[in-house]
Amino acid sequence: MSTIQDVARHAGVSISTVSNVLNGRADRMRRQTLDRVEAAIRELAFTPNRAARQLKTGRTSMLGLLVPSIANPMYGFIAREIETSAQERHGHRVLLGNTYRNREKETGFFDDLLAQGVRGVIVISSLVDEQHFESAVGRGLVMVSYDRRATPDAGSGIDHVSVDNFEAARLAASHLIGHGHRRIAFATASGETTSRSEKIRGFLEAAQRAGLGDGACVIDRRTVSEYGDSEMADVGRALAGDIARAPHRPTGIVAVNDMLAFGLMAGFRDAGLVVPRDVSVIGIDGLFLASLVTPPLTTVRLPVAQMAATMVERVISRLADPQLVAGEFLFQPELVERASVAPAPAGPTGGGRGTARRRSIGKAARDRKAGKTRT
Amino acid sequence: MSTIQDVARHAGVSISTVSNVLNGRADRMRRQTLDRVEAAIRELAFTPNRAARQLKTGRTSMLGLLVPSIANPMYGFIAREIETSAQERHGHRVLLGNTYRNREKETGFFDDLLAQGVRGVIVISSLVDEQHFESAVGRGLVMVSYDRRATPDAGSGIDHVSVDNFEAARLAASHLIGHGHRRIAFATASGETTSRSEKIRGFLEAAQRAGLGDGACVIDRRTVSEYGDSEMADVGRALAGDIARAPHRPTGIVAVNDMLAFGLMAGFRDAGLVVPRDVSVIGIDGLFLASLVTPPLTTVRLPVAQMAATMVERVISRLADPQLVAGEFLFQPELVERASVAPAPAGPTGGGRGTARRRSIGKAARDRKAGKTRT
DNA sequence: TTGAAAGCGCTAACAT
DNA sequence: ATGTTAGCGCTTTCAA
Repeated sequence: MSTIQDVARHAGVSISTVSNVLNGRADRMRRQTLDRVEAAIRELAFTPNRAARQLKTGRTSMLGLLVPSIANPMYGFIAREIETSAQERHGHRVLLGNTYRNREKETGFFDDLLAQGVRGVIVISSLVDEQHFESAVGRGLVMVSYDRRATPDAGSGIDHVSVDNFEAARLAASHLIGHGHRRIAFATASGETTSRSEKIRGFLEAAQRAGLGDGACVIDRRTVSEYGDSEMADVGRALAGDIARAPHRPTGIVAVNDMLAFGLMAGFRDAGLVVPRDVSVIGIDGLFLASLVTPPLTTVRLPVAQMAATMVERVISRLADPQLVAGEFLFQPELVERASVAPAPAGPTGGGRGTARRRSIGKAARDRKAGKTRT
Repeated sequence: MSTIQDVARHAGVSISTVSNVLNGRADRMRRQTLDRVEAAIRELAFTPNRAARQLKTGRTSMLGLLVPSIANPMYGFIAREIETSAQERHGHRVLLGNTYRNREKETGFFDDLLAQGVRGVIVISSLVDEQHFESAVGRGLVMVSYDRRATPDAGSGIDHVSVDNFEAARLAASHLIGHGHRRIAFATASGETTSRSEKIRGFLEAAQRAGLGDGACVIDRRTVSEYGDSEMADVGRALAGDIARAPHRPTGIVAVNDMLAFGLMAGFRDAGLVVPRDVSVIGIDGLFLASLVTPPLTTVRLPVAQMAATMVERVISRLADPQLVAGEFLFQPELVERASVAPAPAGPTGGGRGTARRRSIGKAARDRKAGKTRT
């Protein structure tokens, strides 16, 4: 690896002149000098040593990205968008860390970022406790958090980029209700997180509007302690068993996310129930895998690419201008109809009441307004 | 962020003493001194600046990881294992790069690694041309490549870690044959890669041993030009259409990988064919998703965790000892039986001939020896 | 228009 | 047992 010294010598100029061309100050020299320097750079295949540059300026061209597990398809998808955006639009590389939802790992990752001189980080975490985030910000990290709305007291210095979870679940529940379902459930892993509570609120709101009464319920299961990538799917699978065994079971299920929906579908299959004939399932996320499973999963899709672009853009600009105040960025989801939702089965508990019918029309209109897609 | 200077002052010692404790040379000082320094480090929450350390020593605690796309579940899975192993067992962080199978992106990633001072990289690529790898190695990168056997002429300075692809496909084909299938196909995306050719060889070998003659064939389709994460699945889906339309179609398909198998299953569903009643499908990889789809996918599982651990161990040790010569590391796959393979349908072309039966027993015995698992 | 020089935070050889 | 010091490769005043 050649150094700036080599280039200077090769071009017969001083290192400051080389540094000037490296840093876009070519106007400070004669055309001829510029040419000589550029030729030398090319001939020696010189690339400035970033460690040295960083030591001097305190700036890096790296971003940290913290995910629970990159093996989870949803995080893989988001990570891909983030890395591509960081690289192609901002020339930044991405340092990846799996945290398995473990606080020590998250803290350790922040420490390492700081030690490496990396000051921008995008965090995908569902840990309720934000303490260590605040502390990391206090130590100089510029942080953008995914899918956890700002806490009301705000002013944390953390950007929050998320989807409108309330709307996502409302859309999903409305879709079920629009198909005549009067007994619906929201299936999730237990544990409070902002995104989950909002989805539950949205789900309940739709149910209430449709006058479902206690036809709507929330069911959950704890995840097994150690983080597994199939965590969500496992919960869904177990939940499907619970549902299948229930005496008066719901006919439509909103899953907190696609992975859990996949688990539900597998669990129903285990239990001998056919989706969507016996029970309808709708997910939230919009993974490409959703179109591959049998039956293709109807889901509420998140605008992942835009969210990723926003997250990257936020870290980069706040890194450049520390004055910038952290904000909240909310994105709208979109229904993707496929084949896992069918009209509620006729029968004692099935849909078909006049009110349900009327409401279903209203819902459909609203869905259309929110923007549906077919894939 | 405090510096080594601050610590030295705080402890009332020189910076070399602090540096000594930082670098495990505590034996060079009095116990008392050590204590004072350690206390100062703790009180100031001091973490050595890695950029400075790197500038001085030329060493980094970062590894590069290049994948076609982290959104592909298989790469996500491997990346997770690599990152965890690098971090927990060797204290190294991972710099991630998506390359979308694009040579320029790969080269750009190598350039950046070198500029960052990162000298170890794990490469997952299926680009046939190895030229730019060699060149990167020439410029100082210590490289470990995943799933591309060393080229015969060897001596490239690149470690090769891969699964026994021949055996994987042989295992898969034998499994089908053991279930009485006499008309089988190997489904893949077109394009020559070492791993694909070996899988094809293994598949053909099993077919030949069973005397299938032209009952065995290889079918492929080109992927669409731009890299998509559903690339493989799309190919599988299209291929399933081709197969369904074929006049004398195979009854069992070996997919080049699980993603393609998922696509096949979706495609057969589109075509009104039921897996495994009408056609059996077996994948290669062993993604956790395989147990979720309907029907659960029988597959040949790669020992991903071990392979990842080996890759990381190799980069790290060759980084530490440049004398170490690059090698080849081959891992054995394992059959995971689930429900996507059933006995060949009876009928004019189905199995059931005496020879098929006898052979199927022989195969079963061989499979058992190779080690089967049920999940 | 160009160059000299200080110094970012650290390591390690070399004093003391 | 502890301290002094010369850089690692770069950016950036400041001077010429």
